[in-house]
Amino acid sequence: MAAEADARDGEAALERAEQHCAARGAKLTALRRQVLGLILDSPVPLGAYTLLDRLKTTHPGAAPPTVYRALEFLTEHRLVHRIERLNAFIGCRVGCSDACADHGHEHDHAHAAQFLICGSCGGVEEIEDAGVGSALAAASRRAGFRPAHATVEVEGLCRGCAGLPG
Amino acid sequence: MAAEADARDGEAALERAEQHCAARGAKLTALRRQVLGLILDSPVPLGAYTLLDRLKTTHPGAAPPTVYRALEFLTEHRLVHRIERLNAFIGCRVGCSDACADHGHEHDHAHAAQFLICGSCGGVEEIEDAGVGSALAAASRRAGFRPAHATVEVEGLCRGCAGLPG
DNA sequence: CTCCTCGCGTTATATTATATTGATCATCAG
DNA sequence: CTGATGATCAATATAATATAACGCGAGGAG
Ligand SMILES: [Zn+2]
Ligand SMILES: [Zn+2]
Ligand SMILES: [Zn+2]
Ligand SMILES: [Zn+2]
Repeated sequence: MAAEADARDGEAALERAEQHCAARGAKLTALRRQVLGLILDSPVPLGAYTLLDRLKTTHPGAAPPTVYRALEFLTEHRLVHRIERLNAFIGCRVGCSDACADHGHEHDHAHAAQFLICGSCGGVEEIEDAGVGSALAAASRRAGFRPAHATVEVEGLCRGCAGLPG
Repeated sequence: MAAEADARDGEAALERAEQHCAARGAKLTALRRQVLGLILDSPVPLGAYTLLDRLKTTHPGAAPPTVYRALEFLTEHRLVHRIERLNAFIGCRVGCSDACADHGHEHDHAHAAQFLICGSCGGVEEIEDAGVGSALAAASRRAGFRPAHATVEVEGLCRGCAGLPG
């Protein structure tokens, strides 16, 4: 399995998220924390309505705006990432919520991540490759383009699934 | 304006598309050609329903499946590209439909393109940067991932809009 | 001709996302 | 404490994007 989803990891990520939000003055409410927990618990990205269904089990009365508002907050604060190709969301395990908790400041660095989507098991791995980032910056500059943010999503086979073809 | 949409260019691209399809035994029907023409005529990516509205003016009775089926054909044959962040479609001006018409074979090379999306004018420029491609391949390999296809969409400001901020 | 495939029309439905309105709650100046 | 303020959230409705399902008719293979 490409994406890890064990409870220990999820709990640790939730703790980091709380610290991260506290340091920024952002309010990680119970609802937002619960949505983040649901996302972190999943080994694969979750769509908004899947998330809504799961939310409903402990939160009757949840409706689309409920989950979309939570997702807006979480993506703004880089605690989750939207995978455009899948219209789905994955918890961040590499970005600010780690790094900033470590050294305790709140710069808004670009956090230019890339996502490796396995077409077989559905797992998504987040990486942050400097070579890709600089190549994109160089290519943009050559084209006279001033980049602000990049979406990079690679489809293919993860290590496990490539080893077991089929 | 970043994306060119003059009629001459569109006509030439249509001609190349016909040759490209003929060489592959793919049928560029009147309907598909018309949809491709609509896309090529636009300086900005078009959504499926915008396309549907325009199609209806000359093709009453067109419905969502009409345009989605045409788009499926056109994207499969790399004559148009889907921009994931925009749920919209842009005509290809750099890929197989050019190159393959030139040297007349029908290999299915990856045609790994990148798209530069201007947040101001909405124009999208397609580039095919070898550095980005190799950086992505290297990063994937390092992660034990076997890449098949990459979605690379950069948001920012095109040359014209960066010069005229606001 | 008969069978078969493919493109397309047509209707209905599924999936994803947002608009709107008002209730609720925390916070804080006065 | 009290009232003003702004953010969060509930609840309902609607918009925007995409696909499923069924049938018909043209055109080629046998
Ligand atoms: Zn991240
Ligand atoms: Zn896999
Ligand atoms: Zn192209
Ligand atoms: Zn521009």
